[in-house]
Amino acid sequence: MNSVVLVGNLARDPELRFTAGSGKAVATFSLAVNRPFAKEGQQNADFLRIVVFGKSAENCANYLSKGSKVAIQGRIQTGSYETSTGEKRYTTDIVADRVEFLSRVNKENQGGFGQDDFGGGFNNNNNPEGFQALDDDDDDIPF
Amino acid sequence: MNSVVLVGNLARDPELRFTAGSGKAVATFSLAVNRPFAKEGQQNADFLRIVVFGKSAENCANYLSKGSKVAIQGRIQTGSYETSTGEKRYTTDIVADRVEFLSRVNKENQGGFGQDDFGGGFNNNNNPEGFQALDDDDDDIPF
Amino acid sequence: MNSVVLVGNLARDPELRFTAGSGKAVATFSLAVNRPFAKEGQQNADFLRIVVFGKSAENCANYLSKGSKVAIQGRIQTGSYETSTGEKRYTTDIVADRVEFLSRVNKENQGGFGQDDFGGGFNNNNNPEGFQALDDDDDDIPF
Amino acid sequence: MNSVVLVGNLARDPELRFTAGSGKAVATFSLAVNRPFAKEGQQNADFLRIVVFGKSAENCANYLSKGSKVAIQGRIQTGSYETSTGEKRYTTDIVADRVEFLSRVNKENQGGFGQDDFGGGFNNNNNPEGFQALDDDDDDIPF
DNA sequence: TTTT
DNA sequence: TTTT
Repeated sequence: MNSVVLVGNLARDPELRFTAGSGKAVATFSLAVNRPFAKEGQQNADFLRIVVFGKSAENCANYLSKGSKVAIQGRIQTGSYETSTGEKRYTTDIVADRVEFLSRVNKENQGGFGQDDFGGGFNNNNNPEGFQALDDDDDDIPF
Repeated sequence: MNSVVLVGNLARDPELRFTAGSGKAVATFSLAVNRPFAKEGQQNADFLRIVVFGKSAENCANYLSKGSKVAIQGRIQTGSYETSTGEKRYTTDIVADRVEFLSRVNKENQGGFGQDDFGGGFNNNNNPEGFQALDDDDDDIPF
Repeated sequence: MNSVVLVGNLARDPELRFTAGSGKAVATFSLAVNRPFAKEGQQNADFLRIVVFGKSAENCANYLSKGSKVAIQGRIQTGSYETSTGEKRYTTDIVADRVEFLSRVNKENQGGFGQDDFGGGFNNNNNPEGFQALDDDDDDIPF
Repeated sequence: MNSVVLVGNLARDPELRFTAGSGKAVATFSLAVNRPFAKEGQQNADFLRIVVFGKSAENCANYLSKGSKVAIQGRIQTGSYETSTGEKRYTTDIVADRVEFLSRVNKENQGGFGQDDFGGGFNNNNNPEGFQALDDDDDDIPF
């Protein structure tokens, strides 16, 4: 059993690539998960490397950017590799089975007024698969 | 082991009461958790009864209302009782250890323009204990 | 987001049925999840109705029985129905995405010496899909 | 929100130390979490560094050893440090809020016949706090 | 007896 | 209507 749930903000824009063999989409990004009880001067967030596959990866690349808030369900995956100088390094990633979008930053308008809450009318489905019904108007009301 | 994580919207305003013995605060509310893959005509959410204790209960009563979005970490608790006619009924509640506020609806202004997103910059601490740093300004940038 | 992880013991043997339309297997059972801090005289477990589909349902029916210990990953699902007298009743089930077998009770030998631990060495795969590699020898070393 | 649940086996005996300031107990160990769908020749487990504090840490040191099976509830914590040559390294630990014992290996008898399942009679509480009612007999029946 |  |  290996189950992880995180809610946090993208620390950087997602990167999208495709596997050599099957051409499957793979998105990676860094997620900042706030530590609610961090004291002044302490590290106040944990930074996790998130890996997403398939259609969900494409949705992440298309709709998320630095600052976007997401909820993630997945599992922890560890690995290792050797540096060019022959040293062993260990990695820890979160492989996401599900990414739920809680806000986004408009990619054309980042740092400006582009961030909207995913409000959505009744029946709104704000997750990557079957993604629709964005709040794309210009007001500041999230739904 | 009994661990639950939910992200959803309050289906009604929280109710606050205090235990007879110690006067400890207890908040209860119904949480609507959307089903991302619900088809047209199907039930599109699960409705869970959430129970919160102590300081966190008071924060829920003060800062949340119908429509607010929260993330909850806790455990499932089952129980039973007898009706006035002697029938046995079973209950299932979620006892929350942690409630993270993802949005709120301003209680004085509900149904209007009162809903703000909880900022969520890396430095922001948007949880009930030590609650602070709301994004209360008038712009539409969440951090 | 709706994620549940439970570790507990089957309170009764699983029941297996098949859906009317597609003939898909559905197993249901009651899981007793111990409350670690229950005081003398208090309820010391929560009892959840677990629903499993497909090949995993068949494995549950074949390898689990009353008393078996399992870890479950899934989601909470609520529903409602009307009694024959027209009263509305509410239900809460756990729909399992994954069932990991931590022990079983031999179905031919229940109540006797049939309970074996599921090994669990690093190479062992003790989950319903691709179920194999039981520790069926007569010693008491689990790997 | 940062919630992790793992079920796995200790890859090594726990190490116990005490904090410099308050003398609080801290246990650390490596947990092997099996990957149920690993193919022949692939890495078949993830190895996580677990950190436990307080009374629970002492129970881990006293009752667990290499091979013991546990369920863990906690959170992911990342950090960084500098090597003696000035390079930055990143760490990822699991800080455990709860450790549930699912089996142990007798510390005096490791590698032999010492591993018993935590069976326990009715009302048994097999978790670190208030730890009791071990199955210490010599037979191979877990309860 | 429901949210978005 | 319960497990260990």
